[in-house]
Amino acid sequence: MSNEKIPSRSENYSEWYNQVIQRAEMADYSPVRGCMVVRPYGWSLWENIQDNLNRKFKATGHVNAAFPLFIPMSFLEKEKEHVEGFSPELAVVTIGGGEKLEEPLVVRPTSETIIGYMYSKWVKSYRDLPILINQWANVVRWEMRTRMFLRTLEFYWQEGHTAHATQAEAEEETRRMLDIYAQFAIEEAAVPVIKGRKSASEKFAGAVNSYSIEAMMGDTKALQAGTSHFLGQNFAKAFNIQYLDVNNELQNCWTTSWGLSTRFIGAIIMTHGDDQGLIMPPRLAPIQVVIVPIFRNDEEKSKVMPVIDQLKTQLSDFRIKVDDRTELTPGFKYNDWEMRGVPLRLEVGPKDVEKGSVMAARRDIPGRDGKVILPQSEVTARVKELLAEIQANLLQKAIAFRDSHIFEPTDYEDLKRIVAEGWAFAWWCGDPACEAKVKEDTKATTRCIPFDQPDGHGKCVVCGRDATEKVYFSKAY
RNA sequence: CGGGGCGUGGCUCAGUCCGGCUAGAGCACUCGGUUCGGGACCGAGAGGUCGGCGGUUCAAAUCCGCCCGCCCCGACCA
Repeated sequence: MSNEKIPSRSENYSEWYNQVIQRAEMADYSPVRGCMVVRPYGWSLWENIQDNLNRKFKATGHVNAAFPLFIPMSFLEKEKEHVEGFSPELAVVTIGGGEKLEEPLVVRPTSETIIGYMYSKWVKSYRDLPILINQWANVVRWEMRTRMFLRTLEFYWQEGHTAHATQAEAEEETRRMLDIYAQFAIEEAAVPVIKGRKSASEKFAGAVNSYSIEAMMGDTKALQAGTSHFLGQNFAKAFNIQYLDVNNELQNCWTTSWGLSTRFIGAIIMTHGDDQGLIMPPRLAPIQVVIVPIFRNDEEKSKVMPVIDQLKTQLSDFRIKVDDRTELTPGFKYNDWEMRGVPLRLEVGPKDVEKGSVMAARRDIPGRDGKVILPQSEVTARVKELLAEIQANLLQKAIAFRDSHIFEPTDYEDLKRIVAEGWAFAWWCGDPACEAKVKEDTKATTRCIPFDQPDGHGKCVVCGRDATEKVYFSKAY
């Protein structure tokens, strides 16, 4: 806790981000460079994300399991693109129990290889397919530059790994999971996202095709909020994931993988946060309603607290917190909970006791404009409505912000200007050289080739050749 | 790994150039009192081997050497 102001987003966006996380007690720096400690408030948000996704995964036939943290180095080497993509960022264990290991063990950067190995043991017949497993795990990628939640050496995520008999079925699965991510982002987190395909240079190491949901942060940079990969038969061939089909012929499986990480917490912070701090989307908020009692002496306290207790009972369906800290003034508490992003605050003081009212303050509308007086008798229904309104409003605001920062460049010079302050939606011929030139000139990369495409065709914004697809160019996290 | 910056109570920093007296401030923390509807105030208190090791000196946070760590900027990335 601190009573000092944080830097505004316009002054210094990354400093705003760092301080909000610390002040809201989402996470703290660890003694190990590049790692983070997720504090209870941050973890609670993650648990809500987990619960939500787990429900969606299970509803589509997936089951959870757990695979080992350590992977034999030789496994990584079995898929050429995969090892090339990941080897620069591997953490490798070479000593165990004081003895040098015969074969180094990689701390998993992702689990396609070890899961592929297991699938090859488990899959014999087409009757064993599909196999639809998810795991919640921590993974390690040795990054050069780290940011809380966005890029740390160790992070938490879920990784789904599926194996199918046919290409069509695997491709369908890849798209189904991307849809689930998009639905989750939009409906639960109020984070608007664009679904699309990754360019060859941006796709997962070892995938045939990668798909992502892309979100725009408050500084207009893009953030890949979730990915789903169609792996073709690449891993099936590398790990002999084979089955006998109805004709008793040996076939390679088709596999997919898909993941969403604690990075998504960064997306929530940077999509909704304002200069007062975090704003949690009600459906995922660790605390949906905070109740601040107001009294000056024991007499007032004895009148106020029974009302608070009654509210607690009325609101038991919501995630609520009564801030009964005695050493702090109400004003301090308001600011404190605003920093933490609690969507709705209820204030109950002597005047409310008299009038049978409760003061409600919406986090998404700052100051007096966001305050409404509720009759105590209607609190349950009104809180429900207000939370729904806040959820909807956050999404609308985020969509409006994003759409007002997407531009269609008329030419290459225009594109250069645009990516300094937003996303450029432009025709692209598909040549990696054009993509590389944009990156070289502007640091912006292709984010995704959206599924939603305009009709017709145009000229590549870089080279002027014919182009049949439009792509988003943007700076990214 | 290249360029730049920084290491002093929990946090932000002053002091370092030009060595010297008891190592300071603000915030946070503890206790007491007054406060409490938008970041309260007064008083008392606790808390530091000045990143580490070595050197120079009567004397080192301050000068010298080596090492360690962190942050920012570049080459890689969910």
